[in-house]
Amino acid sequence: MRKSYALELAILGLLQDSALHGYELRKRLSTLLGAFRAISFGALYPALRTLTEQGFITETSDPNAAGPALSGKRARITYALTEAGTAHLTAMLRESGPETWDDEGFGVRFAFFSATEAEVRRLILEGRRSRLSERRAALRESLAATRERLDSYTLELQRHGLDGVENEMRWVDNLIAAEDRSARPTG
Amino acid sequence: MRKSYALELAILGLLQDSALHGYELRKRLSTLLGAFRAISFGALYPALRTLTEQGFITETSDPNAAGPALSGKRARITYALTEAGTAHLTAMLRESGPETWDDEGFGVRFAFFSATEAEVRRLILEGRRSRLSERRAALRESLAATRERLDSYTLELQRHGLDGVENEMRWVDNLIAAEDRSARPTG
DNA sequence: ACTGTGATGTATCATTTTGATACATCAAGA
DNA sequence: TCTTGATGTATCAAAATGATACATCACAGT
Repeated sequence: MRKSYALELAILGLLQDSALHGYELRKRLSTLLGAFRAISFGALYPALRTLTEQGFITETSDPNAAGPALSGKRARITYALTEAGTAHLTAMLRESGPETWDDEGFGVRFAFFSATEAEVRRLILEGRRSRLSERRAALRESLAATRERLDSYTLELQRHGLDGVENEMRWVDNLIAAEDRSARPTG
Repeated sequence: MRKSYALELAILGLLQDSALHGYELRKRLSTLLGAFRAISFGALYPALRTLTEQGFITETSDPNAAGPALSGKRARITYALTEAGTAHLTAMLRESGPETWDDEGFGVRFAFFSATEAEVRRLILEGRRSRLSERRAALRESLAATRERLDSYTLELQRHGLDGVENEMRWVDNLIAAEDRSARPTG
């Protein structure tokens, strides 16, 4: 399946803290990473259905759920992690493949770093760094190759893109250094 | 139609410089902005077909095109701007609505700033700035609200997101200042 | 008291995009 | 020779978007 790794992980990770209904889940999903780019319901609800079918979460129609928003008329559907779901989440948090450091998945993966072992954290951060390094190299080459062929605005756009990647790399480097310090504080 | 504004503009803009075939178009599309996230052929070819149907570009099957890559066996399809396409592109470059400063469209729009009037450039940059400002406000509020509820990694992720937006705003501010200087150099 | 706007809440659907794949040619290196 | 990788066009199932529909509630303005 090509179904979004990030979305699945994010749902399971958020539900680990507390059971939630779709609307609230979407709000938290949006802020989980950078607070923009809300996921659509057309992606969320099918994902929830799939996870339910897989037995990782349960749907509970809850007519008088917590919160004063609904006083009992309309049912909210609350989603909660099952034991199988917890196990699956734990398994996901032990992985460190490309899907954990690519653009799509890294942010969500990082958000759940507290529940990730230090060794795996390290692998993911190194993978992320390497991915960014590739990108930086491609951008530099592209900039060097087109420096005199392109107009100044296009050039400025590429230069800005390179800046962004370099900034991101510094951030990751600092995170790696911080992991090192906390791993061996006597160092 | 909800068809991608950015893709349409990027194709027309790239074809204004020179006629290109699909593969080359995709490569330039990828580097046009930040050099990553290549568009898929499944989006490119339908877009080219639509533009052809609208009369904005022409398809020319070119059995022995320039370049040593193909020596005559397999036909490459070269796409070129028509007069109607040039007119349409010119019209697009005069617009300054939300689609020109949203994430999706801003990068491509900026890449063609040389072919955009100073007044329109100004409007787009201001729009972009305002969009980023909204985002910054949302992120700050989110950070303030969750500062003590969230774990440190999630918090760090949000802080980093805010950094990125602030960095982007500084960049836009500098661009606006540069536009001001070039508009009235005696100031 | 009325009225509109916007948040909350679940849900579907046409259209678009992705990511994979298929096919074919050519260059370069093992 | 054989395999890998770039060039090149093209399609397709699966997935995501953006719009929309429906319904309740709070709140502000008039």
